[in-house]
Parts: sequence; structure tokens; C-alpha cells
Amino acid sequence: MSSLALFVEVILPLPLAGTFTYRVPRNIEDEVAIGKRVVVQFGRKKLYTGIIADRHDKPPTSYQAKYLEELLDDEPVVFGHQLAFWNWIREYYLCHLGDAMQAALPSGLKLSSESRLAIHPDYTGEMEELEEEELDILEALQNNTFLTLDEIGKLVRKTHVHAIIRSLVEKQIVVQYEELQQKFKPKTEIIYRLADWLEDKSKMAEVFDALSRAPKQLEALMQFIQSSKTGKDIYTEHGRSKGVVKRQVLISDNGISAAAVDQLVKKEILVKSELEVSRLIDTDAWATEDIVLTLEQQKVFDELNELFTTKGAALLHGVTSSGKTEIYIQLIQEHTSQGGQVLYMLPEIALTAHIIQRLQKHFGDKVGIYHSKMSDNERVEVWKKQLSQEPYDVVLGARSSLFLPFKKLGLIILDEEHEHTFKQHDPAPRYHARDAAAYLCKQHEAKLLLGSATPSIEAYFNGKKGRIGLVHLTERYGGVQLPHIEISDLRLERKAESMKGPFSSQLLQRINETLQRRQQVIIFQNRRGYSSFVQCNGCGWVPDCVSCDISLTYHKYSNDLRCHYCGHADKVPHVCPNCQSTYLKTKGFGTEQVEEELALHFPSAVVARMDMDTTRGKHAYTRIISDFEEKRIDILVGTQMVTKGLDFDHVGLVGILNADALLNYPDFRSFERAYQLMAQVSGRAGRKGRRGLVVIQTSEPTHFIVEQVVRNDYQGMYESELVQRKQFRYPPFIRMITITIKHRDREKVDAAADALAKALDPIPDKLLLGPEYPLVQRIRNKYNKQIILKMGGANIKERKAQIFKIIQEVNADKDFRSVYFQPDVDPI
DNA sequence: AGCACGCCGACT
DNA sequence: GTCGGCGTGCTC
Repeated sequence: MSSLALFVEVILPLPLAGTFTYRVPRNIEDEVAIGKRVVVQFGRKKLYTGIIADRHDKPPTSYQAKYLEELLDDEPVVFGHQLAFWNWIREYYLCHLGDAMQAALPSGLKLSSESRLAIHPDYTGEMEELEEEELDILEALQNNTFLTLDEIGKLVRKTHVHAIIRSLVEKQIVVQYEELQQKFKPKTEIIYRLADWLEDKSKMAEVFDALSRAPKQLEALMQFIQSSKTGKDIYTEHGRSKGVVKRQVLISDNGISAAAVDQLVKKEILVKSELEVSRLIDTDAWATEDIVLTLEQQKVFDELNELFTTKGAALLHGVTSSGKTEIYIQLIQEHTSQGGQVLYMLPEIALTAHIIQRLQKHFGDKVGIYHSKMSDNERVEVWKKQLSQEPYDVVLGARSSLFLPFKKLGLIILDEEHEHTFKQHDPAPRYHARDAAAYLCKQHEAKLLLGSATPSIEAYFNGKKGRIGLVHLTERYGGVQLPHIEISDLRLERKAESMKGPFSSQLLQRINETLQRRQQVIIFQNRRGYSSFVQCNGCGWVPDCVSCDISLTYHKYSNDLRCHYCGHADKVPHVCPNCQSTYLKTKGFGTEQVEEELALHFPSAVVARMDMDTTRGKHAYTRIISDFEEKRIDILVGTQMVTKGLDFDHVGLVGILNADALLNYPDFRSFERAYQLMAQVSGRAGRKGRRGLVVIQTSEPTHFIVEQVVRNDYQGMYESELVQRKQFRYPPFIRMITITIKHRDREKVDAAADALAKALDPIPDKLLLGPEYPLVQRIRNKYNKQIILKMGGANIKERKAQIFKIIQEVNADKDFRSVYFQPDVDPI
């Protein structure tokens, strides 16, 4: 027996470097293990949930380690390989381990501490001379066992809370303590089963006799027996339970009185218990449906399998609606039957009921769903299920599903690979699901399949170079033809003065024809709101946001001006504050105005709009989709949202209102993105039976990207883009890191950015651009400046680590302590 | 991140 | 004179 003290390294969900060393109390030494959660005190009183990353017996030399407060788990909730994954994220994306932990764990697995106030145990009730506010608090405390700081804040003036608490604590009237809240509450249901002694048939008869004078109870018992035989089995984490009936089924569904049931329990005929039930399992009919692949699909399937014998990853380039999903399902079937787990990833927005049902049809209760719109409790349940002895074989999830605990990952499918929503933007870690998935697959020796009709340049480049496999699927499923694409030349239309608001006469005519044929129309306009901005006709004044350097967008529906960067809303001015003119005009078209004008042009058609403003609510998105699917909507106007993998069957026409806006975006990816958007939205046109039509409105009809879209020439786009990327040194030829510097003082940002640029000077083999103000200089009252680093060659890993260290050092300088430095690796 | 400590302006 | 603003330092 060693007498050395035991220490653990704990990861805390904070943006701080490294892990923290805690001492393990003797009594739990044996139970401490990597991946288990602990509660620790960090700072004077704050409590956090941390994850044990390591255990050792080396006491820290420069400080005294605190003891662990509590060990939360019997079994680890995070596997060792996941910690390695977090570490990779940290290293690759230049963030802290705590950031990775924060992104990885559903918040239900993290405990949060909240300060509470209670009456001091020795307090005698003397009122001394208390302030009015102190008396208010005391009174509230006498009615409640405790109050949180938030609640106290409501009782007294906001700014006053700390002072008043301190005073009460000093007078020994109250005590302050930290309480951890277990956020995750398992869902329980009350269930009934027959008492054991009733298994004897004769006893049962006696019971029936005895109940003859209690008709309600007899009815309840009969219903119970009926339900326990015919009702659906109840699924729990532990499998099926037979012969039990849920209280809800017995009482609410079958109209049995609760009193009668309670009496049966009292007479020990029924036994009542609580059961932890899973929220996740929907036992509605699963019918396994066999998939018959077309010849081409089968060929692709075989090719992929062949490729996977030598390569770890492959890109499936398949035109829109070429039936990639069928191939995926076949691959999933193959992998799961070999005992491997499969992760099927989609952008959040494409995780519709449609695809979920489709997968459940094939894999039934073997499929788990995981995405950010689920409740936290549901996410914790999926997490725990994956830790259990019977994890889901297949998980269908968004970006964050990469962090789930997998025991035996065999395959990751990442569909719609080009989607930029796979990259996390705001809180660190700013990771890309595609690249993180590639790491995960290497780690698990699993296969990675990327799928897209319009692959990212990076993925296609890797495919062409042979770094990953590349397979093409060129036929549309069911022999549906690719749409015919017409260009509507806005210059000619303007010259002929035939434009009607945002529509060319050509587009209006096509819409009319399509509606006549009783087919649906999708109009794509990548700008929400009513108009782009408002402008004074007298002096040219444009209202802009008070906290961002950007003009405000007019929203007619809410009748206000809104900032699309920070959400700030302003009233619409009636008089120009600059020249007092009352003639204010709206400029440019947003989806709101497009919707309105379409309704005027086609009064008998039902027009709907799908953008961030109309899909706020939880079910709004699904409702619009199903309304459209079921033809309750004739014309759907929308932003990017309408491009995302929706499968509609009756769309005859897709109109792209303003291709110019897509092409003129000042960004090295703008052509790639413009092509992807136009090709994807075009892919919504034409399904069974009839060839679809697309109308693209542009003032640059001969722009090569427009022509490539018309010819469905992805290859051409790729090649022309690659030439540009090489010449101007952009990915995939070099790697990029941007560092955004933010502060509310402009001078501070300038000084910090210059200091950082200077400090980065010694990094070898790099190109440093900037510091420069980005397109929008000020957002949410913070000035922004950007440094772009382009790097090639070897040792990228080491140089990145060096860069991160330099950022930390500059940030530690006391002049720049309050400045926010935000590194973004492989920005999009 | 969150929190305490500490040093300068507008008020009971 | 005090309250409370937020710059600065520190957390195992």
C-alpha cells in the first residue's frame, strides 16, 4: 500500500489553458478514473463540474492543491479516446481544452453552481435596526428555505445586491452557500403491474368475486388486464418490460378513475412503481423496407467498398436527387451488420422529419437522433445510451454529434459536405465537422464518406489528388432530367423598362405558366427583410445601426428597421434628420417585399416566405415545409434555406432573383459559394415526370460562373476556381488562419492588432495580411480588425502552436488584457 | 469565464 | 465623506 497522496488533472469548462490539479480524498481514491466527472471548487467559492483527464501522485510544487469536492459518476461518461479528440480540437483549432469540453458535453452533464442565501442557523429573530430592503429579504427567506441571487436581485435594486448581502452576512442573519443543480432529470412514468400472488389462477377468480360490489374497480382491473396484453410494450434503457401498463394509458386513455386504480393498489392487487423511461424511443410502426439500388447506384456502392479497402475516406459527388441516400442506407446496413456503429451527419437544417423517418424505417430503434434543437434532457439520454451496453448502432446528427461517445465507430457519412454550417462560428472551438470527422475516423480506423452535389473545392481537390477516393453519380434518380436553365438579362430588361419591381417580364411570364400547369414555384432571394436599406431622396442619408457600422434593413411586417448583425431595432423615421426631407425611399428587395409583390402579381396564388424571420418558432420550419409538400403553398419565397436538401415533388420553376449579389461578394470563396447556391436551388426544380425550369436574373449573363451553372459544369467551376486559388494563394494550396481583434475602443484595437502583427513576425514561412478593418468595422459596439495568416509547407502544427502562444502573450500584456483575440483556423 | 480587490468620480 | 464605476490579477 502506497501512502502517496493521489492527484488528478481536471478539465474545467473554462477558456483557460491547461488542466487543474486537485487532490483526491483518501476514501474515493479507488473510484477515481479518467473520464469521470468531479465537482471542484475553483476560485474562492465557485463550483464547477470537471472531467478527470489523468491521475498521478506528483503534488504541485508552487501551490497547494485543493481537494475534490465530489465524484459524480460510477462509470466514466467520457471515453479516453474522446479526450484525445478534444485535445486534437484544441491543438488544431487554437483554443483551450475547456472550450472543447464545453462544446462536447450536453449541458445536462455539467452541473452549474448558483449562489443561494438562507437564514443563519443561529439567527434568533431579533430585528435590530434593519433597512427596509433587508427586512424584505428576511421576510422572503422566512417563507422560502432559500433564495438565489437572481431572486434577491428582484427584491432589491439591481446594483445593490452585493452590499446588502454582505451586510446581512456580517450581522449573522443569513448565510450564503453554493448549490449545485443536477440539471438532468430522468423522465419517469408511473406504471402498474399485477401483484405476484395473483399469478395463481384461483386467487384471481377470488379477486373478481371480491370486486363484484365495486364495479369501478372491477372495470379498472379488467381494463388493466386488457391493456397489459394488447398494449405496446414499454421500452426502457434496459429493454422491454412485459405486462405493465402506464398510469397515463390506464387512466387518461381509457377513462378509468384514478380513485379506483388507487384502491386496487391499496388492496395489493396492482403494484405501483416508477420507471425511468426514455424520451427517445418512439415505438410507432417500423417496417423494414428493402432497398433496390439502380444499376448506377449499385456500381457506385461497389466502387466505394472497393475504395474503402485502400483508403480511409471518399467523396461521393452525386448530382442533386441522384439517390445518394439509398447508397448511404445500404452502406449503413453493411457496417452495422458487421457490428460497427455509424454516424450519419447532416447540416442542422436538413435534419427533417422526412430523413429521420426514412432512417427509422430501416433501422427502427437502432437509430438515435442528436442535434441542437433537441431538449437538453433528450441529448443527455442519447449520450447515456451510447455509454450503455446497448448503444445505438446508427446516430443521425448535426455537427455536435461528433462528440458523442462511440464504442466502435465504423463509418461516418457526412452529407451535404459543402455546407458552411458544418463549421462552428461563434464560440470556440471553431471547428469544421468535416475535418474533425476525418480525425475521428483515423482515430477509430473508421471510414469517412463525404457526399455532395456541389463539393467544396477542398474536398474535390483531395479527391482529385487521390488523397481520398472520388466517386461520381451522374444520373438523377428515376430518370428525372436536370432542369433547363434560362438566363434573364437584367440589363436588357431595364433598358426596355420591362422590370416589374424585382422581377423581369421573363420571370413573371414563367411563373404564370408554371402556376397554370398547377406546379409550384420557388423564388430565391438571399436577403431577408423588406428592403436592403432606406435612403433619403433629398440628401442620400441612410439610417444605420447605433452599435454596428452597417445600414439598417427595413422590415415591413414589424414596421421597423433592424440590424442583421446585432438584432437592434429602430423606428422608421418619417423625416430625414439630416435635411428634414420627408421623402424617404426603400432601396433593394428583401424576401418580405418579394413575397408582397408576388401576391399582387398573382392574387389567386398562395405565397409564403421561408427565412430566419418566419422560421423562428420551434415548429414553424416544419410547418412551412409540410405546407409546401402538400401543395398548400403555390409560391415559396426564401433565402438560403430553400436550397438545403429539401425534396419537393411538384416544383416546376425556380427563380433566382439576383445572381449579381452572390457574385459580387468580396470573399475568395464567393464564386464557389455562388455556384453551390445556384446549383443547389436549381436542383429543387423538376421531379417525377417533368423537366424543371430555372430562371436566373443577372446583369452579367456572360459571367463564367453563371455559364457554368447553366451547363451544370461543376468540373469547369472547379478548374477555373483552382487556377485563381493557386495564383492568389488561397486554400487548398495554403492554409489560412484569421485572427480577429475586438474592443470597444478603436485605438485599442489598432494598437493591439499592430502589436500582434509585430509579435507574429518571427513565424517562418507565412504571409501576413493586415491588420485591416473587415467589411463591417464595428459590430455590437466593438471595433473589429483582422489579421490573415497564410501558411504553406511543413511543420504547420508547430507554427500554429507558436502562433497561439504569441496570441496569449500579447493578450497577457496589461495594455491588451481587455482586448478580445479570436483565432479562426480554416475560416469560411 | 467569474470574482475580488482596489483606486477614482457623483451623490445620500 | 460613501457608493459604485470598471481596470487588474488570479484561479489548481
